[in-house]
Amino acid sequence: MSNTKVLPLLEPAPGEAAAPCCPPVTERPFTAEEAETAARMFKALGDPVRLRLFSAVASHEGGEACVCDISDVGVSQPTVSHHLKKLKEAGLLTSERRGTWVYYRVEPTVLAAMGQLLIKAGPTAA
Amino acid sequence: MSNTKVLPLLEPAPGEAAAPCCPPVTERPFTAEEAETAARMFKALGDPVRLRLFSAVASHEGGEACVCDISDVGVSQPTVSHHLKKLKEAGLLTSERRGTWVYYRVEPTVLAAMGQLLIKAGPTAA
DNA sequence: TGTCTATGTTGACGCTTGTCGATACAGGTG
DNA sequence: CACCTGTATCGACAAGCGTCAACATAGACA
Repeated sequence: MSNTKVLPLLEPAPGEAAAPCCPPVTERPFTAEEAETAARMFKALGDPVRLRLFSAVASHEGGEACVCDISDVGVSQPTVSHHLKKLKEAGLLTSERRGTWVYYRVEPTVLAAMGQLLIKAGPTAA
Repeated sequence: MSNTKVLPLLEPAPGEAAAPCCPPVTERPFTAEEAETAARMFKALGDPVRLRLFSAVASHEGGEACVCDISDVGVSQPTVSHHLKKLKEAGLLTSERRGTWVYYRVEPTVLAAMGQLLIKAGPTAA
């Protein structure tokens, strides 16, 4: 709301695995600060409509999709826009306007970072 | 509330990697049903207090912890109980009473399942 | 039995969130 | 310029959620 507050989650060394905000959940109890940060990401994926939108973008060709390509999720256009904004504010998506259309793209390091938060390590995704 | 409705997420073939509810988000757009199921898990981790509790259990010796070991998260005891219930309902934790204390344990396949939902594949965790 | 500790449940409160219709803005086309 | 399409914002509403104090329940122990 206030503004587009993107989370300071990741400092992705290029070509390197993502550096998540927090250690794996199994390593040690999260501090309040870590939990605040990580929970914001999980929360963003905690709505079915948002998860569908996110998955639609993530699975789209080139990891990016026009809003018009993914907005068929059973809610009104303003609601789609609202959810995409939330995903953007959570640092999961970025957007770029190209002519008439707006394209959303998955923040590439985010998937690996969140994944590594749950399991010890893993490939940089596909 | 109604009852302890555990999600029918996983059919873990013993000794085998977890079978998540859904394909990786990058594979194809989630259906409404898949999104509903997966979002319930993410939502459960989308609260800072719950995430701290979950991490506290997950990182505790043996993957299980007494409530008394983890309830120092800055909220009242009923609130802790409430959040643990939510995590249980989401299928992320199980609980067992042993004498005076109640022990919570991480549903072992869940971490791998959620992780593989974000990245293509990974180790069975540590 | 009674009492103490540990945990769960209930009921209420305020805040947040998901949703929509109406409207505004951006960019293309004629 | 006017008009149309795609997307974002606004304002309002209902529902959900996190929180607490008060109370209830379960087990240990004397």
